[in-house]
Amino acid sequence: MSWVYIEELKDHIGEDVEIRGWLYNKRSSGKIHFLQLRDGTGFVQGVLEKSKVDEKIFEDAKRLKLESSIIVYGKVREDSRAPSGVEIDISDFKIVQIPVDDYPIGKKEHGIDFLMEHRHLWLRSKKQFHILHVRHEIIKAIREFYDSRRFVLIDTPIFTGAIGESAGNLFQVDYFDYGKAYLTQTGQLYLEAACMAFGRVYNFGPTFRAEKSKTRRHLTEFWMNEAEVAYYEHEDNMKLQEDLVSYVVQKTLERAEKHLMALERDTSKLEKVEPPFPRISYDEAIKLLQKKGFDIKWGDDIGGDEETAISDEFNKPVMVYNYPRHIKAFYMQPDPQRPEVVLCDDMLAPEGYGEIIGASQRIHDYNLLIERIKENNLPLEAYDWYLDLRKYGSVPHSGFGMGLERVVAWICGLKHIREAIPFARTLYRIHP
RNA sequence: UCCGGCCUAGCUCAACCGGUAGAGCAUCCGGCUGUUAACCGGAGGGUUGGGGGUUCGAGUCCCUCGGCCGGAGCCA
Repeated sequence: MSWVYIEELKDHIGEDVEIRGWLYNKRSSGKIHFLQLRDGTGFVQGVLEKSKVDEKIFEDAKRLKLESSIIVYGKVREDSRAPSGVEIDISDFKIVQIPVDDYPIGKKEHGIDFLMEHRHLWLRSKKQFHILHVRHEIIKAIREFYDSRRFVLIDTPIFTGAIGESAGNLFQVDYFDYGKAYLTQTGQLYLEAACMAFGRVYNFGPTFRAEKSKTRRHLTEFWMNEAEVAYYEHEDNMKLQEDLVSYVVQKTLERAEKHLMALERDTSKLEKVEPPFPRISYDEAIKLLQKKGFDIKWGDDIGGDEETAISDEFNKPVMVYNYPRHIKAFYMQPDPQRPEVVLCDDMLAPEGYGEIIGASQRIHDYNLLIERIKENNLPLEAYDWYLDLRKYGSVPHSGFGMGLERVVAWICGLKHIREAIPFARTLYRIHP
């Protein structure tokens, strides 16, 4: 008898197989047990009939508790009554372990605090199984997209000196004799260095923000994909973003359809995500918001509710571009026609999922960059190597950062970002 | 940091104006040959988050501490 994974059972109909997994639910009557099995690749029901097996086997099944680890032997049978299309007629099974306590996660609903406290076990539940499979496909698609366009992966450091956009939300750690180091909040500056060496580059890794943000869209540790391309200007950059997001959504729809169905995601909304995406300027966005009754004027930043109001106007991600200079980061390139705005864009996901990408063309002029660093009261010394990039063969270049968990939450249709990552780190939770 | 809210059985929740703390699930025992969060009968299970106060009497009102949830600002 050969060991087979549940996802492969359809190719083994009529065969005797072995399944190594766990009991995630059990129903029984006096003469029949229904054992719900999972093995990490899927879920399947095993049927154990009293009349067809030894009395001892049938009696042993009564001892099984939820999340017992068991190896099951039986014949695969096609069954229209089963959601997966197949069932196993169990002939025998071997208990690997009976849980020493009752499994804490029950069949009825639980509160979020309880579930987050049991995240290490909650991962076994069906919804989490589907979400994290979708996440896996999304990550794969992101990497494929860059590979197909011959981008070079440049892993940027996680420990950094005091360099980044703003110092207020950095996590500090002790770093030997050097004193303080910080956990990265963006790899952008390093990617800017790399794009001058490799042309087209991207990174993908964890990012840390010590923001005291307590909302459904924030984590203190999240995964970000950033890209940076030499000789790319604003328009090239926006095109790249919509190509990336479309590719990721379409590939995920193709490969994770059953998971999205299981999550009851309305996939018709995702099917529409293809280039070109609607674009509106910051000026137009302000006018739109004023028309909708928001108390907002030119120069104000656009908050969460306002983002939702804008994205509600469209059935695809929308790119809001060219924000006022004073509400954006120091390194963004001013619009040559209108120096009060910068060449940047935020991509807002539909259905109120908020900002998934922040992007800009970067300043490539040495003197202008120095001016901006001073204007923002940032220490020039900290940017010595970054300024070097403008001294030696500087060219226009552009890039962006995409928040993975927000993309996962959007594609899966989750209410909260904390289920989009295996072990969420939030303001008040670092356990388990 | 600021503004709201919640904390009652292992879990999810109920308990009117302050008057003997209750249900479903889970657990244990029994029943059931096709169950899909299976169902049916029975049983056990509580210092109502900690501390203090008001009251004849507090799950309920007040103070305080703690934990958590939602949101704002900021961001991906």
